[in-house]
Amino acid sequence: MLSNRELAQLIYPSLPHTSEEYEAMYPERQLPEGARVTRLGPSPTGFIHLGNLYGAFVDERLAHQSDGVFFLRIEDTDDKRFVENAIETIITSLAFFDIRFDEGVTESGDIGAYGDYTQSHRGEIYRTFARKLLEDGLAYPCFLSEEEISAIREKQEAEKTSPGIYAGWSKYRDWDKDEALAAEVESRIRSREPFVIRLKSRGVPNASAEETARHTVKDAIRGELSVPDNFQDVVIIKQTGIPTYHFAHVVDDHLMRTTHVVRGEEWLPSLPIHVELFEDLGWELPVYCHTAQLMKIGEDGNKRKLSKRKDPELSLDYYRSQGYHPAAVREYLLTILNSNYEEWRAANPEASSDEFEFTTEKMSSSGALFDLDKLNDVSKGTLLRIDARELAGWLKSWSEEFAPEYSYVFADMDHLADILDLGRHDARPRADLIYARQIMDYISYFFDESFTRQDSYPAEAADDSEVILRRYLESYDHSDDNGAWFDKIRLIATDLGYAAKPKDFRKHPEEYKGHVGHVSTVIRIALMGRATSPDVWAIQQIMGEETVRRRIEACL
RNA sequence: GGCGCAUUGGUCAAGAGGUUAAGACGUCGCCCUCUCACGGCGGAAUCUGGGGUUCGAUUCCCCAAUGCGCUACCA
Repeated sequence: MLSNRELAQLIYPSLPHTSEEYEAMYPERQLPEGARVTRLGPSPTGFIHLGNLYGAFVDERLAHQSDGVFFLRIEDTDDKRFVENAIETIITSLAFFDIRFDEGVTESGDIGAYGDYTQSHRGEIYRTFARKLLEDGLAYPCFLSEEEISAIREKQEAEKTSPGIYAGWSKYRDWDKDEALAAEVESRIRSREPFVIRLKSRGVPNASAEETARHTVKDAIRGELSVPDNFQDVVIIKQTGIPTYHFAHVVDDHLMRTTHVVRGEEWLPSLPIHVELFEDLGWELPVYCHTAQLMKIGEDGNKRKLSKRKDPELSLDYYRSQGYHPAAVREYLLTILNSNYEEWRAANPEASSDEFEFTTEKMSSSGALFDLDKLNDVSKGTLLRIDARELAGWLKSWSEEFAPEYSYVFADMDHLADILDLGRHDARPRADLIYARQIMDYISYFFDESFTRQDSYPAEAADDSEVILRRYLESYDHSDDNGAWFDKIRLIATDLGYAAKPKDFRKHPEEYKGHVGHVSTVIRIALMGRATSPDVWAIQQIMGEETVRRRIEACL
């Protein structure tokens, strides 16, 4: 009968390195005390959503806040899922939101000494460690067919016991206890029949709660986790020779010297497997950070739902095409990531978000519902902090990529910057810019190309509109200052029987036709086509006298 | 079905065995001598339920309910 060592040799006769050699090739990193090494491991499905960004922020902050390393590893162990150009999409989408990697896969090859950073290129490494497990008798080849496995499952369901392949149900697990089986295994390997490598779990199947051994695992978000012993003989190397996630995670994060593994809470149930694998290989466990999932309200009723791949507003591209500024999305994510961020921001309105000390302890362990109102509010404040000229440039590049129909807006960039800056430097700055598409609509009246009359005159002053506009035009002096300008409006109002102050009108409505607000609204509509806008005088200064006169005349 | 995680207003949430249970968004009202925005003031609105432990529990324990997840040779 074959020994474990001979079996391992038979399965993997020619691997270029030993596990010890790999250990030496990827030594512990020389980093300052407390530096954290994190990684993002997307699978190249070509779809990134807010949830991915959310996790990526945690990785990025943890690493860069501690002078550590943040790297990108492509987890493409599922050949069925590969989507063309997905890697490029991942990199550019994340870069757009200012997620920068220090190491790993880039568009022009790998960077860093701990590669290769693409799992599908690491086959030999995984097999080497699988071989080590085989040698140690901690793994075994399994020839169970799909049909056999489903037959086992059915039987387990009938017996109401845990489904899966594990001691008592796994024929090949104890191949070395049976002469005939050992011979079968040997000959099937020699004849190159397909098989998988399974972990030979040391856990006790279906032990009672009291009998189940438990491990304490550190989770930086959830505190100490009590993890039960694993007993499932999970597949670690698939028929194709490619590892499953479980095995790749353990091998890679050890060899790449990851200190903090940030991943979604959906991984919590498989933590026992990873704990056993780390133990089997004699490696130290990383610190886990299991993040809560971002959720949204489902259209069916108002129940909570997972951030499904199909929800367009959860896709990163949605925010880019709507024209949300990356800094705003970042700011929003930070507010839901760390409960004390808003407080910090209030105290440090001008500081860069990088100065905020992000901590995993302040992260919530229950899933947050995505809140568009909140994003919009955060965005208003964020845009206020961005210089108008810079904002104009950013809008231009947004338009070029997503909305070329607005090209006329960018004909005069100085003019655009003036428009965007309207009221932003007052003692109480206006905050009405939210995202590019909204801004395009918001400033549309400045451009003849997009100027439309959407509101009608207020009932109180509709009959007098022509008189009002005629008198306005006659008395208009473009060089008036704000005070002189408004005095003229007041004069028109009182001459025509309107109250100079809205309060007076409210107190004695029977004495007036309306108040000065109604009069100014007539002018506002003639000039802007809408009843609400920032200060008319300030707008006129930006519009220029010619446009002002032309628009008023058009209403006479 | 089994297992895991979660559960403070509509949303994000702070919080401690004894609090008037913060704050933000949203919403409603008022004010800010033109609208809107900004800002200010104020209002409505929360500890999932049931058992324990305790002088006292929203806070600790148990059970239940609900939500989400895992239960693949997907990640």
